[in-house]
Amino acid sequence: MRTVPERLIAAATRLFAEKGYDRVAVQEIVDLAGVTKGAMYHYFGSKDDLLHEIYGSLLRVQTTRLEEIAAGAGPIAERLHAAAVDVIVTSVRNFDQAKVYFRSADHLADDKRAEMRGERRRYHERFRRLVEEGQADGTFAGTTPADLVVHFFFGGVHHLDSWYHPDGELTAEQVGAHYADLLLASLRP
Amino acid sequence: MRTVPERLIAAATRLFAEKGYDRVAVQEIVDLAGVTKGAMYHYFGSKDDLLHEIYGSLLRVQTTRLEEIAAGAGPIAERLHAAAVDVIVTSVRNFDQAKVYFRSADHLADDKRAEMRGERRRYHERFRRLVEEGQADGTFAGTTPADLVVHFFFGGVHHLDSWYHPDGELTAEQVGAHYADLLLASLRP
Amino acid sequence: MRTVPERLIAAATRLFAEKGYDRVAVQEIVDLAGVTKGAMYHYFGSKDDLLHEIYGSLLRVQTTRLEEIAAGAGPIAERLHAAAVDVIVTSVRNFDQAKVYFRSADHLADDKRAEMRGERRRYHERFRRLVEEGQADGTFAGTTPADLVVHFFFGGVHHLDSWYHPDGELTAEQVGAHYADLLLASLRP
Amino acid sequence: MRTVPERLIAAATRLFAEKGYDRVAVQEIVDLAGVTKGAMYHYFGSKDDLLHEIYGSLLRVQTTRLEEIAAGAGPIAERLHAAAVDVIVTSVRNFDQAKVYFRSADHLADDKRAEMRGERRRYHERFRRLVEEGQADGTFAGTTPADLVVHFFFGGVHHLDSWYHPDGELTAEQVGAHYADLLLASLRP
DNA sequence: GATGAATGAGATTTCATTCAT
DNA sequence: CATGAATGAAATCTCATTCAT
Repeated sequence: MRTVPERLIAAATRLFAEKGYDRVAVQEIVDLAGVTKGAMYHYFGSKDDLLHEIYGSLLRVQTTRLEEIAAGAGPIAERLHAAAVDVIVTSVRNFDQAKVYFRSADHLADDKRAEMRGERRRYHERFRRLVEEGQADGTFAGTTPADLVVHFFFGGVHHLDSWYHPDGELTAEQVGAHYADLLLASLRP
Repeated sequence: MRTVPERLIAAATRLFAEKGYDRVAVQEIVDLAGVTKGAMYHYFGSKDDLLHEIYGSLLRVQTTRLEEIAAGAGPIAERLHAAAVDVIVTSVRNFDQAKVYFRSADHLADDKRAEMRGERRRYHERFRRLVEEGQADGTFAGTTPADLVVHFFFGGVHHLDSWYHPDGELTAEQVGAHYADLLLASLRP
Repeated sequence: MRTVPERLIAAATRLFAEKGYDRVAVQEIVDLAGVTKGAMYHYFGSKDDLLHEIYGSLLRVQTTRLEEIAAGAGPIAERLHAAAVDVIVTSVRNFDQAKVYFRSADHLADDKRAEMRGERRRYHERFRRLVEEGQADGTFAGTTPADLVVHFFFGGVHHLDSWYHPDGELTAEQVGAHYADLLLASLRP
Repeated sequence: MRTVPERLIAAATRLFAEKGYDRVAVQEIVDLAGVTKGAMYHYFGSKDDLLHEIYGSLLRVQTTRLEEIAAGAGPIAERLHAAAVDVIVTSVRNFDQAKVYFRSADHLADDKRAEMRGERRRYHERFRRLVEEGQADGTFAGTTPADLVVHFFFGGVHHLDSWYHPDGELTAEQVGAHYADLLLASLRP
């Protein structure tokens, strides 16, 4: 069995994803983790801390992967496609974490929120530079500002949370491929 | 000055959009509306009722408009483009309502949630049939299932809530045009 | 259709009997009576007034009948028996009123409570004098103070509320006869 | 000083007996017990739980005692007499609990009410079998159904609540003896 | 390291009553 | 006569957090 903090994070992730941060009582989290409230406050300063922890971890993983993919060698269209697929696949593979990330952004207290926004913006910008790179060399149409394109695409990703079921017909890879295809298609000159 | 129920709806819309349903106290709503809690419970059965009211009104407007546009005379590409622009423009013109709609869907109590899901599904399906129509006659590529295309597009729309500011540089029409263009471009055969 | 005050009394009697005074909202009463709250406060000063009205009417009827029976001509044993049967039969024939009377005594506000206690005490005393009369002439055993006997008997009567069903097997007259028989039997010298 | 839950039960018993369940605010209970509302809800799930606890404890004691007395060796008349005295004496010795028990039965929420009714019915039936035993062997008259006799008698017991004062002239034993005598007398063949 | 009792502020909701129309 | 909107006080219950052990 995992350590107490790990069990707490797992329980909180599950519950936040299912019901949303504000609908989950600390008591529920510790019950599901099989510990007491005292234990939770021993490891985490607050309920908000738990959210912060969950919130950050997926984003950090995705940022790392995006940077690798973006820095790769292939043509820009391939790299953007790969990046698009990747963000969907990793989101679906960690769907509970992703749901928390998608929905609970502004539940963080002020200081942590600022930090998170920074990380999120950096991710967005790295992705945007891929689009801009393709627009600059004529691979992609420049009609739509790259910023908008990225917002549009990540809207699709975040929205997975409201219709996709990991055990439904479509695999993560299939959805990833379709969405990446749509993105690339929308950028054809 | 408007009637009490109208003032309550306006206050609730404002606050739910700003802080999210769970973070708004009934006391705040009635304070902003300038009435007492008793008055609120005279007109609305619960805080949830207020949400239901707000939630439904934008969706009903958009459904009506979608049906008109979809039933129009022009070529399918034009009708889809117009529908896409329209949903964004009306969402931005009623941005507070839209934010509530985008974010507070699952805060509704069970019975109302079922009803709302039905309405939302009908909207989604009407939109999907537009895509299918174009795919059937070869105007649009059939590579991606229409269902996915619609989810993808509405992800973009819902996501407006996390980056768009009505008094920023871009007008509602501009964003609407860009997003509709992206949608149409992504469907080119 | 009856007058508004009559309908209100009828509705209140029904509901107070069913759920108890404190569990009935004024709104429920006026709904059942088919009028509005304003109408109720037009005819009755308060919810308490309604109770007072119901409370008093059965007691007044029973007091009148007791006085007649007690003042009758027959032997004391017959008169006591008749009085005992009568209180049960009239209670069951007006079971809702009786339930309210049995259970809601101390829900009356102070001034009305004092008045009611007086009426109830007079009833109790008239009944007690019947017992004393029989004890004085040797018809009844004098072992138990008449006061206790009367309390004991009326306990049985009040308790009807917790087990008797007007449409069950036993008629009001049968229960009345059995209880009166028990009372008389318990007083045999 | 007793534990917090004990103090809460004591305070609730006192207040429910005095004013009736619906007239007592949780705030009053915790004030009298010298704790906060949070503490109360730490130990009891609801105000109803408190009632349930009080309600059950006297009944359990009386059931145990009734079973012992009923299973005793003496003649049936003696055992019934002893049982009758006992229920009165224990009710008066725990008068607050008894008052709550007598008056607040139907204030329990549905599930607990069913449970309580079961316990109460078992008690009633054990008592009834004593009467039936005496009727079967001719010790008691069989004129009145045992069921009615028991209802009648327990009416007297419950009614104590509306006239008896523990510090009045009559001791619990005296009332018990008188009532038991009346019961036995009423059953003479 | 961990417990769980206790806090205290605040949440939603109910309801008898009043009053302008 | 009667309405029904509005009040305001109070009700029950929740919950993140603290702290002595």
